Amino acid sequence: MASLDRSLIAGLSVFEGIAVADLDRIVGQARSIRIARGQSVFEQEQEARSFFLLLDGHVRVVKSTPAGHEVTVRYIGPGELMGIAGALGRTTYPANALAAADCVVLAWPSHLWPTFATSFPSLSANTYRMVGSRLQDAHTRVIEMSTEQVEQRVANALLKLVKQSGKKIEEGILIDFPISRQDIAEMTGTTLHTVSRLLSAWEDQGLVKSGRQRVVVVEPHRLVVVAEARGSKS
Amino acid sequence: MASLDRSLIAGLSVFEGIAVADLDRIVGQARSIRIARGQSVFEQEQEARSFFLLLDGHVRVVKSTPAGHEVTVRYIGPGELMGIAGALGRTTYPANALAAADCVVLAWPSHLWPTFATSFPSLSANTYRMVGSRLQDAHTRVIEMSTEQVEQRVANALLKLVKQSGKKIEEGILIDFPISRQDIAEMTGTTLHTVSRLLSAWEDQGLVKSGRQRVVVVEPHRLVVVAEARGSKS
DNA sequence: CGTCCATTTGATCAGGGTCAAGACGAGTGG
DNA sequence: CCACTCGTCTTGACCCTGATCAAATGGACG
Repeated sequence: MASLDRSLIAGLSVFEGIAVADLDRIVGQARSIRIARGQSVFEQEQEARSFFLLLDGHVRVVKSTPAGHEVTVRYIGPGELMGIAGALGRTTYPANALAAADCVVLAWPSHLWPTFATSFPSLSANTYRMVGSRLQDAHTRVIEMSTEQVEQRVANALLKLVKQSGKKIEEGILIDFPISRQDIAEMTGTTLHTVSRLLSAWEDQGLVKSGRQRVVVVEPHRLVVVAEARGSKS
Repeated sequence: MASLDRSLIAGLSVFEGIAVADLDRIVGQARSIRIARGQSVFEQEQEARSFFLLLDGHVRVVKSTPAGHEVTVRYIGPGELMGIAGALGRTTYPANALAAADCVVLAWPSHLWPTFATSFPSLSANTYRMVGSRLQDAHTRVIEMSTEQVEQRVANALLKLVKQSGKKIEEGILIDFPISRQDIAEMTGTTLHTVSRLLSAWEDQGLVKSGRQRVVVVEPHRLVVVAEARGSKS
């Protein structure tokens, strides 16, 4: 099993610049876990015992508000780290992580992070680069929410998902895990009703094809146009 | 001057756990800069030559969209780091930083960061803790934008500013730097008109007192109530 | 004193949330 | 194999929040 894992892992951007021997030492301390669709990887407010690397599947990171709303913070794809609360000086996880599809993850005890960070500077640098890009993403989200209409936000969300997890099929590009109207609504700060209406309209125009927990983008090009419209105001 | 700086700096949370001798070595490599109100500290897309510590004043961090909108990402107060693109693997600044009031900052060349990070692990840990809390803030912003009404968002924004930069005066708590309706609108994703109406309404109710680029929160307690209203939905 | 900018306030209107009802599809148990 | 049930999705009708348009007022500063 370890050998199989190692071959999968060697190419990941998190481990760029790390010597093979070191990689073995790192991976050797992880345990590999299978998580079924719908199960949680970790939960908000829970003590952050471990951090994770997603090897296969997709994870939805959700924050719940006291008022009972749920907001999807991001989707994690294969090769990404998650639950790295420890690296950011937190002792608890900031959100829930739900398996959107069956997943395989590697888990390390959180207390290993400080050692890893000092022993493997590249790992540390790669990780913080990833944190930086997540901070960027979050700010981009804020900007979108502040300046764009719902239609643009939903279009952008689909394009982001396509970029991150798109899989070419004959009809177009499939978002490669089950995703409902409700899920998309939680990513874009709207309601499932509005998402449904938009997808229906786009389907009529031939931009997308969608069904139960399934979205295929047929014409990404034209969807980009939709995503960029309206925002003019100069 | 160095001695003056050092006494100011010793207590800052960024430097917690750092030996005095080390502190000298760190601060010794910075140059101190004065920046007048309205001037920029660094600019979006610019090459990140330096990172900064704000000693005095307030800095508004703004992102501009291609469409010409401006969104205020955050306000930086005394004691906070900014422009730490390098620590996050970026080579350019992600936003504009404008002095909201006259400022004094320390600036280090970006290339010093890697050395600092390895030589002073506490500095690194403190910095990434701060990055973590900014990531949190950004996610909180997204959640607020997704689930709250404008009124709650503006109330929350004021409370945040009060917490961060509030100064007690006889009438209540003053937000201790010039801030316009437009600025508040850019923080909350609304228009200056709506902010003006809200402040007027709150002034009638005795919650706040405000004037030209000046806001005093008279009854924080009741403002908290406003901030938490509406969001019910079980 | 005049000009510029921040602010106020009114009137209008539409984007999209809410309420309501049904249709469709998938899995389950008989 | 079929009926049933539950969850997802669709679609219509209505209405409210807050953006937009428009204009006036009031300080601050040269």
